[in-house]
Amino acid sequence: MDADWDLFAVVRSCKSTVNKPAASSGEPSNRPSKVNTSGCNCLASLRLEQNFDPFSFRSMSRASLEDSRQPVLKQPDPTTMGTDRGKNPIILSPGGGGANGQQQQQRPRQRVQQRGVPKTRRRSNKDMNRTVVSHVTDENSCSDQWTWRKYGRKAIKGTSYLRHYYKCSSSAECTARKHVTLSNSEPGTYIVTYTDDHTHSMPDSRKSRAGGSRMNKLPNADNNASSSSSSFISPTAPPPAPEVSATATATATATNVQNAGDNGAKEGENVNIAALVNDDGEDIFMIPNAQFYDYLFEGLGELVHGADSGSGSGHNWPAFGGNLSSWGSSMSGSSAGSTAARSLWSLTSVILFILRQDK
DNA sequence: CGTCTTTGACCAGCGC
DNA sequence: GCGCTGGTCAAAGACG
Repeated sequence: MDADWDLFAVVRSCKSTVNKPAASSGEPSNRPSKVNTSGCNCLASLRLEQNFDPFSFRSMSRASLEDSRQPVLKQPDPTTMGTDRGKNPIILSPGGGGANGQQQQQRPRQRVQQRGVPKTRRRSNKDMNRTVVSHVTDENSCSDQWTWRKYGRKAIKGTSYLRHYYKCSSSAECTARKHVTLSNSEPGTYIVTYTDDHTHSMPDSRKSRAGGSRMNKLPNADNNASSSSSSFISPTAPPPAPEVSATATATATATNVQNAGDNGAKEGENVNIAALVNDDGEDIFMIPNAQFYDYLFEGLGELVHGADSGSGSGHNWPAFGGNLSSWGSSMSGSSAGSTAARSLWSLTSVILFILRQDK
C-alpha cells in the first residue's frame, strides 16, 4: 500500500431527502447549533467547531478513563460535591498521592509555592483558545497521537464522575490541554474538551514510556475487555485495516434498500445509510439509519482539497499531525493501512455515537 | 533516571 | 465582598 496514504475517505449521508439547513454557503456561523428537523438530530451532541478534531484521541490512559467511570458518589452528596479542599469523597488511600490507585504512605503535604507569587492559575474563558468539545462513546477513542500528561482530576458539581485534566507532554511550551469527563446523562459517553492548540508537530512516537505500563493496567481489565464494543485499540496494535484506496471519496445518493436482510428495512423502503466508499464507488462500510448534513463534512472536503493541492502547507487538522499532506509519511512507525484503520475506527466511534443520538 | 499518576492545596473567575 | 467552584500546581511514589 502506498506509504503516503492519506485518508481522503469521508462519510456522507446517502439519503437525498435530508434537508440541509441554509444553503451550502459554507458559513459555519450561520449554522444552527442544533438542528431541530427530522433530518438530523445528531448535532446537538456533536459540536463541530473550528479545528474540531473528532479523531484526535490516542494516548489517554485507559486506567484513568476507567477511573472516571467511578462515580464520585453513588448518590451525590450535596455537602461534599463540587468542592475539593482535600475532601474528595472518592479518595481511597488516606495519604494522598500514589500512582495507579495504590495506597501510599501518609505524610503531611506541604505547599512549597510561596504565597504572593503572581501566577495565573486559572484562565478566563476569553483567554481560552478554541475550546472544542466532542463526545466519544468508548475509552479507546479517548486516546490520540498526542502525548498527554494527566495533571489533575476533580469532582465537578452536577456530575457524579470525576473530570480528568491533561496537558500536552510533548513540549513544555505547548499549552494544549484537554479534560475528559464521563457524561452524567450519557453513561459510557466521554465528554472531551480541548483547550488551546499544540505549538509543535505531532510526535512520531511517544517519548519514554517509563511508568507508562500502568496505563494499561486495570483491576478489572478482563471485564472491560469482554464488554462488547469497547475493546481497547492499542496505538501499536490497530485493528485490521480495510482495503481503502488513497483517494477514497464520499457519495451522497438516495439509497433504496435492496438487501432487506441487512438492516431490517423492507425492500424499496428509503433508509439513511452513511457510506464510506473508495474512489471506485465500492462501499467500505455502510451504516443504516444515519443522517448527516453535508456541512458536517465540509471541513473534510477542505482536507481532501488541501492535501491534493500539494501546496506544501497542507491543512491544519490536528488529528493528522497538523498537516494532512504529511500525515501518512509522518507515521513512519506504522503502516499506512494501520494508520488508516485507526482513523477509520475513530471515525466509526463518532458515527456510532451519532447513531445513538438518532434513535 | 525520566515520566507517569495521584491528590491535597492553592488561586482566580464568577455569581450572588 | 464573600463564598463557591473549577483549573492548576507540585510533592510524592510508582514504574520500566
